Amino acid sequence: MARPNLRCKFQSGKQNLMKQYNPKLIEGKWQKLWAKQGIYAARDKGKKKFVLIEFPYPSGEGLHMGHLRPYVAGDVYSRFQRMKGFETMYPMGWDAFGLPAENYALKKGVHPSVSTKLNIKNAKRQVQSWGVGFDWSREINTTDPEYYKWTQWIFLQFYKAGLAYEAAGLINWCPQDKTGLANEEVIDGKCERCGTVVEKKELRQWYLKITAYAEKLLEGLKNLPEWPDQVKLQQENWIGKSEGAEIDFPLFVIPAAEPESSPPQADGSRRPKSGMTNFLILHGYTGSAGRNFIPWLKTELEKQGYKVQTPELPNSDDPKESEQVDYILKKCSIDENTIIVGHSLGCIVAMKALQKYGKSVKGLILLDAAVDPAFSGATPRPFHKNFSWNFDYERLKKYAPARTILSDLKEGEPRVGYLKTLSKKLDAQLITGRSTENHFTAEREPLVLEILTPPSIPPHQGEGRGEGIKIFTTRVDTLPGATFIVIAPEHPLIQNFASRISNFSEVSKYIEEAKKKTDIVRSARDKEKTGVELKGVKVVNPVNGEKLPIWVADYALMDFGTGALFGDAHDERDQAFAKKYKIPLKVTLKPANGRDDSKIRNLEEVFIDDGVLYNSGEFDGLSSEEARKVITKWLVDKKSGRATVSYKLRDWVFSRQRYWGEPIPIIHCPACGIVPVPEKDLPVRLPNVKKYEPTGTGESPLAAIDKWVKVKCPNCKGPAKRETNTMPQWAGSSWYYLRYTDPKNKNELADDELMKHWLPVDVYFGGTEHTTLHLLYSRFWNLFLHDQGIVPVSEPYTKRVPHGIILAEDGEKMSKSRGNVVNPDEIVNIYGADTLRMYELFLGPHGQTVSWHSRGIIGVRRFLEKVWRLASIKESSTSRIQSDKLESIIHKTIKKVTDDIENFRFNTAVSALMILANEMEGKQVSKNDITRLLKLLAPFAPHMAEDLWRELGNKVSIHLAQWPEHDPALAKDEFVNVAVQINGRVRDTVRIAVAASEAEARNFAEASSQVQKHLVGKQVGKFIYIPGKIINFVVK
RNA sequence: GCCCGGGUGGUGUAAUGGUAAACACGCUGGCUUGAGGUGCCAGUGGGGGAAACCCUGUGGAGGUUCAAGUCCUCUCCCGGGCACCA
Repeated sequence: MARPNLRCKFQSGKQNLMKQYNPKLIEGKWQKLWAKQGIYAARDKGKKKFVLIEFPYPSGEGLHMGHLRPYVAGDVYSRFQRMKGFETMYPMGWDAFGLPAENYALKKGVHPSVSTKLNIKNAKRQVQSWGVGFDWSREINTTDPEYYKWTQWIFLQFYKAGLAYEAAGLINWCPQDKTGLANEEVIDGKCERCGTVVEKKELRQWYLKITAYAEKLLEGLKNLPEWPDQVKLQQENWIGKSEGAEIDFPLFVIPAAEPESSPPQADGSRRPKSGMTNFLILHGYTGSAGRNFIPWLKTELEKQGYKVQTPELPNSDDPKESEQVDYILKKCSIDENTIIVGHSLGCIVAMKALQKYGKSVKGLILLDAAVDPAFSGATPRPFHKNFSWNFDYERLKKYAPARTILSDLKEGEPRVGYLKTLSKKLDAQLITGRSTENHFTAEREPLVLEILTPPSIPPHQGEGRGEGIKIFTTRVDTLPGATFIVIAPEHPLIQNFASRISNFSEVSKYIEEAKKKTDIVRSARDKEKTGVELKGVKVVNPVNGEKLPIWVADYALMDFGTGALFGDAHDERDQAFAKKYKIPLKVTLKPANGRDDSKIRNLEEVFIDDGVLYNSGEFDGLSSEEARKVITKWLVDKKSGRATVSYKLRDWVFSRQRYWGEPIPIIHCPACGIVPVPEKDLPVRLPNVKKYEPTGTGESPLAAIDKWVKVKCPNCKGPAKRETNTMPQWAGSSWYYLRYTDPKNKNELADDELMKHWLPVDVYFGGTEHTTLHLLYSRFWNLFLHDQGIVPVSEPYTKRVPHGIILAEDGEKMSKSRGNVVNPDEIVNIYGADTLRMYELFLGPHGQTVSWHSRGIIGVRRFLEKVWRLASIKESSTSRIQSDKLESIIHKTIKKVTDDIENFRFNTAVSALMILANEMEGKQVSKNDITRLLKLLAPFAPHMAEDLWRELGNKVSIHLAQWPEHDPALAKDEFVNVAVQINGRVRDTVRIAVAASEAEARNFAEASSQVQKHLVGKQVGKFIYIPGKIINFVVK
């Protein structure tokens, strides 16, 4: 059979027989027609497929290769499913709120609403030029008030369910973007967006209580068999569940009257001695030692064995500074263990007295100090003229290492303000609490007692007052080996027990230093551990009654568990810490397999694995695994602990101090507190303003827009203020897939029936970088909305298909600064969209990171030109000499391409098409052959397939045609080349029937001279024959 | 440190335990052409050989098997995630 001479045909002068392949002439044409006919608009009926890609934020740089990859993959997949007969929805939208859009607008000096519009227009032009068949009738935009109305509505549902709350806290703050960030947005201690090192900032913030869904988010992963394990694992690690126990370590305050070293008195009483803490309590203006809480407090303190002085100060109705100070210094005994407590004006007296005393005392506690008349808003009182408010704060700090100020919230503004100022000047701990009566004037003031005397627990197992330090551990089996306790610098115990900590000033200093360190410094791996022991307090190990020292060290994190841990020999960090500070260690585990444990016993090696307990009293001999169960049960029985679960997941910091985001629909009313915006008033529109730069103060730029901020309280109609923080970038994208099912609904976020029809999303293409951000957030929202009965499915995405990133030619990330960005628009311009699409798929497996190589793209272009030529040869199409081989290859290719698309192996699907084209080349091919080739090609090169398809006379788009079926019988070969091995080495191949029997196969194989050569003089021991695969002689 | 991936020609990569390198880029030679390009044919892991053919070869070392890129053990390197998480 002669090959058709292409050149002759081309030169024969027949028109249109061989028009050149020119993508520019066909791609735009078909794109317009598809759009006009709306062939990708999904109808809400029939067998459905919901194919989703992560919608982009429309950046000023336009879309890049990183966008193209998932879009094309999703496009191939959805075109394929459509041809398979599924009503396929492949929608698109714009995630246009957020930092990147706002930063771009700021840089260009254009309002974000304007730049966003322009960027969307450009991005839309791009994806259309790539021939991606999105259903534009469902286009959505998160910045459209009709859209974000429902984002705000969902927020209100969270609020109503108690899952959105406002709190002040130390949060991650990006000084570059001038906004707070969620934990998920901090990568390696840096801002996910701009790479700036994140700081900590104390801010009032809105949070979404994602931690309430930690367990559900974890459990839900089990119902996602079609998600890659890697993605599930990463979410699992992020949620970070650890199962263990929470153990109560009762506090043991070393009794002041009874230092550990000295024996009790013969009569059993606790006689005051020097060296113990004592209190000097000073009443205030018009007060008396016999009034208010003072007698009660004195009795309570004395019950606990403290010496208490409550002098009756002279002339309390008309007090004079020097008279009262001199009285105290003359009549009262003060030493280095005295804690001076003042109430109201007594505070001023206390400070003046201490200043004059001029030696160290143990501490200074001020209860609602009298306000400096010079302080703005203070009302002049009669005593003011007799006192001066000039203090030597440095002197006071020096003489009173522990300083605490108690303020009463019921007090008016000036007093609270003054106490804040005073606490700063004194560098004192400020505790705000409510007394039972105003200004600590009740008969009993338990709060005051608590501050003065942290509860002292008798050192008996589990018989304490249930207070103490709670410690979380996953290794209860090492509890008998605990020799010390470590608490985080932020642990409340330190401040609560300040008066009982004899080295409090040293401790405070350490805490101050820890605060200054950034998270990066604090968690640096090889950093040497530091810490300070809290002297004067100990805890009791509930399992053996041992008294353990408490250390404060910044390797304990307030964020995890309970902010406290016990230290033992079977943990590398604990052991390192203990060795540094010469804290004794006790080895209580040995390897179960009986290996030499002398190195472990001598602390030359840290044994952290499970083992067998010894040195552990009644638990000796248990395996670690058994011990965890037994000891936990023991703790539960003794009410000293409980099995608990701890998660690494933190609540989602949900406010941003930026302009370009959804306003949080909340109103702050001075009378009613937090009031949600009534649903009928949604959306709360983002005001259109000229100035929207971030302020950097922790306030949103919206706060400056008086007109917008000032509103009537929906509750009491009084004056109120709007919440001025906006939502994070991830808000709109947390539910967008729901909106696609019913994008124009005015009454609800989406119609129930439509959601039931389309959900869940069948296939979700996206990047791995969103695994613990968008993907986790949207699962959370969906689970919540499902629990609320709003969304019919619990998990939104049946299948997740991650893609690898596309690197530049140099193997680096594409970036403007490196100048290695490959612009898809340029490639389309040179090679056409079909070539770009196929080459991008051909570069490598979809899930793998690949480097762009401009060199190779010509191969795909050549392939397409080959198809173009094949399809253009028309006269050979009428009569074809039946070629069984070609027919078989076509069926094999149909099977291969179908399987590959279903399994997202696009690269091998492309090569299968190339093989088919190579086979067809030079053979006579029929119209039917070409038709099948074009159908297989259609998802990959939609423009060319369409053009050639129409050339064949078809009136309806190829993308609505039916996907070809393969005949399994024809897709299999009857005869195959089978390798003949001798001792596993290939010596020849024979062409035999797949159905050949073992005897036939052996005959064929032995007939080969090559085989005979290697069999000469050998004994054939075994003969292996796997039909269609292999023949192997095992010889000696 | 812990948990995942992954190491195959000059390059991108392909191989249900069954002929390693399909498909493509690049390279070499040839045909076509006035020329260039396109297109087509042949070759292209390494070593030996005129050739037939032989040896060797999937990061490294062992092992299982008639047969290992593929399964198992150890180890090295690269990429990703988590990370003082108790």
